[in-house]
Amino acid sequence: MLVYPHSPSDSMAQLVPCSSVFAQPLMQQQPNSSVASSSIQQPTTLADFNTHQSHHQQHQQHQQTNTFLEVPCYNAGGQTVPSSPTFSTWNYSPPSYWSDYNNRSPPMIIKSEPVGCHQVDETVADSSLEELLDDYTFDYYSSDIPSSSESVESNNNNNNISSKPITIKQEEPSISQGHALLRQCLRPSSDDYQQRCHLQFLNQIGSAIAALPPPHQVQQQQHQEIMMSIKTEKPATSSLLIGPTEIIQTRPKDWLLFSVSSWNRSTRKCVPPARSSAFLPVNPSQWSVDDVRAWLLWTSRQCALGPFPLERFHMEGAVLVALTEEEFRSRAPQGGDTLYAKLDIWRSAWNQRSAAAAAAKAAAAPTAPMVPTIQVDEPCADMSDLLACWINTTQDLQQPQQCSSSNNNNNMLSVGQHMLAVPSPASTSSLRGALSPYSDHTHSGSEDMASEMEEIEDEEDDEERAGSSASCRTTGQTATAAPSPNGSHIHLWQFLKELLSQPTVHGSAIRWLDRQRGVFKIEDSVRVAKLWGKRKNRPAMNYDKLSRSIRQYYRKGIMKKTERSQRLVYQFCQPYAL
DNA sequence: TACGAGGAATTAG
DNA sequence: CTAATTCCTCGTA
Repeated sequence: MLVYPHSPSDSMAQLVPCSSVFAQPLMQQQPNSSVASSSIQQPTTLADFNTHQSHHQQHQQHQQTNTFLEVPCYNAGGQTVPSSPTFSTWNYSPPSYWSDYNNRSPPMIIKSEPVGCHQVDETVADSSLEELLDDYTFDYYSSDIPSSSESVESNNNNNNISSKPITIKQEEPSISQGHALLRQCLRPSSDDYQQRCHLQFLNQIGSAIAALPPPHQVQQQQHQEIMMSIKTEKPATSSLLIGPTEIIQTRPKDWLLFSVSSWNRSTRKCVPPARSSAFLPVNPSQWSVDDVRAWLLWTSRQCALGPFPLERFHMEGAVLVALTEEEFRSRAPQGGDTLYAKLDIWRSAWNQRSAAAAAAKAAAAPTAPMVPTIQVDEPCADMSDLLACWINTTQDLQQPQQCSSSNNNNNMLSVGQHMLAVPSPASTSSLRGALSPYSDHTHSGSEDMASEMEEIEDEEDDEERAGSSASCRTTGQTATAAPSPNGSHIHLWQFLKELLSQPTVHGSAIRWLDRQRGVFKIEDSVRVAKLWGKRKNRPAMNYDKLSRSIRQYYRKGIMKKTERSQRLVYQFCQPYAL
């Protein structure tokens, strides 16, 4: 299960010793081992040990006190919110950058469901932070539908997950374990690098997914049955630290579990999505009415669109994608244009993916082994961006990559033919600055001594070098093709974030004022405009034009005016501020 | 004078 | 078609 970064339940990840998580090759995990399922992963460092102890205590308490819901349900009259086995009684500390949501008013009223569901009848509209903490999750589901009779042991025995999909069993909550691992990787942090790392990890997941064999056609009902089985699992113990790759390995890439969960302050539990909101096809044209509703819920919450007439979008995906922007606006005066833009990203991403898949199919060498490696990508601003990143990743993975095994340490999880590198605390220091194709400029601060012109030229050269060598700097272990919007195919907002991600290089030209809220200031408008002009090969670019482009983003929901108008100060809308 | 805001037309991909 | 560019006017500090 992929957890959207910054979810309230991410803190759970802090209970998982990360180095332990990645220490074991995935194939050696034993998801159905009773020993493994009831024990805590052994710590490998002192810090891990402390975390381990904490985790162990909470784990025991967790087992004693948790009750879990069996079947997700949906009430047409409102959001039905059954409890989740993975979002239990863990406390969390909301990261500071959630403060932006304090004034948001998600419009949905969550009503209670009598049987098997937590009573969550609070209106989140007037809520404080905790009430507004929505947990965005989405899963990739398998084309290999595991039958209930299949045993995980067979996978352990033959070390071939690809041929034997893992069975999710009642007593072996591997999904939750993967969830825990993801939580670890997505753990909120004040460190900007960590955030990039989290987002990058999502791309890595996408890479692994993209590398999977084409999924079989699977009926949605079958997926829902699996979903039910997953939801009936016992709580995660976090002791079975099975990499997400395993989950991915059993999930197809054409389906996403797209869920909108909510945080209940009184119960301090996250509640998972309505059942019908799960299993969104990647292709929005294939969305059912429920899929559309799920997507709308998620997007409207993510973008804090305010009151939202859900009933006016009671339609299938094929109809939704045919709506014009004007129709979106008329249906949803507040945020209709944003919804349209978001949907368009999905649509475009799907189109790209389809084209890439077709091209790959045509050019595929039958004997070429697929050895995908880890992508380093820009931070994905939101789920749509993630999808786009995933699409890019898919395209990049169409060409077999060489994966260096000489440095294949514990951060590499090997699954079948696929390699997935996962950043761990032990390796992150060496990765700092190398995670974003934008962020890593190999030069030092020596340019501060140089003239401005030379600096700009150096930057330009470095940008070119960064673009060409980003793939080699992925993790220091693998060589990949980074799906960077290099050259002139970069959006202005991406370019600005690129500059912002390099404070040592461009800090004198543009810098964050409030990183969490996405507020930044252009300190040197001439220089920023020059850089932008060089990137886009527009020698006549100036700040007037650049700022005009920025102002276009107001309407598109990418940027917004700051609360107090300040000169040269702009603010990314929240999804883009990540 | 520099910048913010936004309309309108044009261009590039 | 969309994002960005270009040019413009008007207002503000």
